[in-house]
Amino acid sequence: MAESMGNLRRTHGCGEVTEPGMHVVVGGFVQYIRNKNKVIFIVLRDRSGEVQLVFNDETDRAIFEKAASCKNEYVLLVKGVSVTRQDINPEMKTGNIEIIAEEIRILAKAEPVPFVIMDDTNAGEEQRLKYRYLDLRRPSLQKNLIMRHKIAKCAREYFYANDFIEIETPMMMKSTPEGARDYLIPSRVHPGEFYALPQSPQIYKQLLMVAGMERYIQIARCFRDEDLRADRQPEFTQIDLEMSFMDVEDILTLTEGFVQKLIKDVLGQDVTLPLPRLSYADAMNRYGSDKPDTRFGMELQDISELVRNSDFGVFSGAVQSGGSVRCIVAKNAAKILSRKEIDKLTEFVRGIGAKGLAFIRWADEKPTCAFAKFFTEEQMQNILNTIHCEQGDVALFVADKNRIVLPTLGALRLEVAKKLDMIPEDQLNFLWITEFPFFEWDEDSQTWLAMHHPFTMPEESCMQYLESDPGKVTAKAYDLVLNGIELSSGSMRITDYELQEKMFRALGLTDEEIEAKFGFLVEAYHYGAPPHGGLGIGLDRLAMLLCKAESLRDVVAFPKVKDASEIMSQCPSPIEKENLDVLGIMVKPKEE
RNA sequence: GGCCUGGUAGUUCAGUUGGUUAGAACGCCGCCCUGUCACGGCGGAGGUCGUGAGUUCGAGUCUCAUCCAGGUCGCCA
Repeated sequence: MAESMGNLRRTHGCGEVTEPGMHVVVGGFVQYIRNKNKVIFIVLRDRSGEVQLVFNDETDRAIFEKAASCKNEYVLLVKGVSVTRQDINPEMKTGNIEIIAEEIRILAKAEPVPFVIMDDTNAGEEQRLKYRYLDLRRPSLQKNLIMRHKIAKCAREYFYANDFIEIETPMMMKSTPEGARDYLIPSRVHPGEFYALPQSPQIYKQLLMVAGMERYIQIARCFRDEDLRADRQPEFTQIDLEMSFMDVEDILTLTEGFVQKLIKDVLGQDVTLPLPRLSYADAMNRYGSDKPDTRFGMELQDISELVRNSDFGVFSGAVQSGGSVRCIVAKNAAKILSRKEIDKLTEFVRGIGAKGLAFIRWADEKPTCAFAKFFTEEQMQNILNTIHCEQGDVALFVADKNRIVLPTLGALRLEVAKKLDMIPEDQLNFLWITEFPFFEWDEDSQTWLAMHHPFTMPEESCMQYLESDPGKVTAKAYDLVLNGIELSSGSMRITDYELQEKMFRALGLTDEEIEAKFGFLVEAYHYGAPPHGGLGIGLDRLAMLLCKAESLRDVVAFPKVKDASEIMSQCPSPIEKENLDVLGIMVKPKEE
């Protein structure tokens, strides 16, 4: 039988007992037991850290025997006094002292745990997720969740101080079929009808601006029924913001203030403001990505004009049909990027849609290059000079339409940088991406789609192209990128209902569709709305980056796995037929 | 949905060309040990090799199917 706490209460965290002569009551889990027969050491662990308890022949016999009966992960409450150790343990924060126990209570026994509770546990991901409550006992995960808490706390402090008020928006809302797939909730009262879980509180927060709430914040849970990635969970948390009487500059400045405070508060580091900015077009041309990692160089270079009329059909063909030939140059990489490694990279770019990879590998005196035979020596020299390729370097070329060339080289740039270990881990490179195109041409449906969302305000200067040349229209939208990961995305919203209807029509929506999907929103703007905009900052991704975690799973308390199920509780799970009948839902049997 | 990687003791893994009784470490159980610190020493228990079929005299090992996990592409306004 476990004991009760009685009148004993914790006075200190284990990690807080750092000096001799402290009379304390500590509580926690048994981390290790080292029983030397006549002397027993127990290391006790709680959220604050670890401390060593010692029991020997001066200890009361009953207490000593109780200590001897403990096993790993038992929950103890121990009263005692701290003393200086005979041998200090420099590895341990409280390694200079130990606690001589005067009283011990076994509050809970524990069966052997399936894996050792320690930071460098070698337990596999699946085991750790199945016993997530044990995994979360590990100090590193506790630290991560605390970091997450600090970020949320800092966000509230900063935005509250700037007159934002926190408002909850519904979790059950109207399904808006644009964008990602919705998670749906069946309605019992209206069989065959469904609510959706919010992909984001976008529409509600805009309506809060129409309502005159002026400045809104919510630490909002969002849901998207799409496949998972290491940096993507089906439910995730956003620091969601919307503000009135502000334009792009005001919003960026306010957000930068938060970034600065956050990094100071949680990491103690200084961030220089203003944060760097890059237009979408420059980001694509220089880095082949709208979320470039600027912690290293190796920027894309364009040699289209040098090869436009060459005899090498792959290059000239791409340029003459409106595409381009671009490359990255990996400095001093010829040794690491062997022929075999380059073949792997070729496979890599094929996997993401490029036809192939041309290269110059300059390991020895003369560069090796398969396409050199199509060029004169002078032309080759010109190419090498233009891209600053020297002995020891490897240049990698992709030729195709720009929508293939840019993202391919963007991905290749990251892949090569990882291989060459050229990304400085400790750097935090924030970057605003601005001037996004409003529309994106969709090859499949042969229509223009909104790149952001259809409530995004176009840049005033390009209104004239709305109907004549939609590709030229840029949006008042901005993304915040940190180390190559999109942290935040936001925009100014359309507050003029006539313009909003125009945008919907440019996106190919009929009046009926507009009315059915967004009628209530458009109507709201008939009653006047201050200019407003906002953004959502990905709390999970932010926590992941600030914790230097590899995966979102390391900063989410109870994460989902690849197929969006949760290993521990085994959800989703089947529902009784009677319950489905009430909802008017028939489940199609699995095909054999 | 496609591709890649993996699945062997409670856990993490090794397992040769297909060949006798499938190994190690940690954990677990028992004994010993008065200063350990991821304590140490001695002994022990613990396995349907993910599942199913096939090839073979013989399969952890080869083939096929299937399930599970991870990564990635598609997808993610």
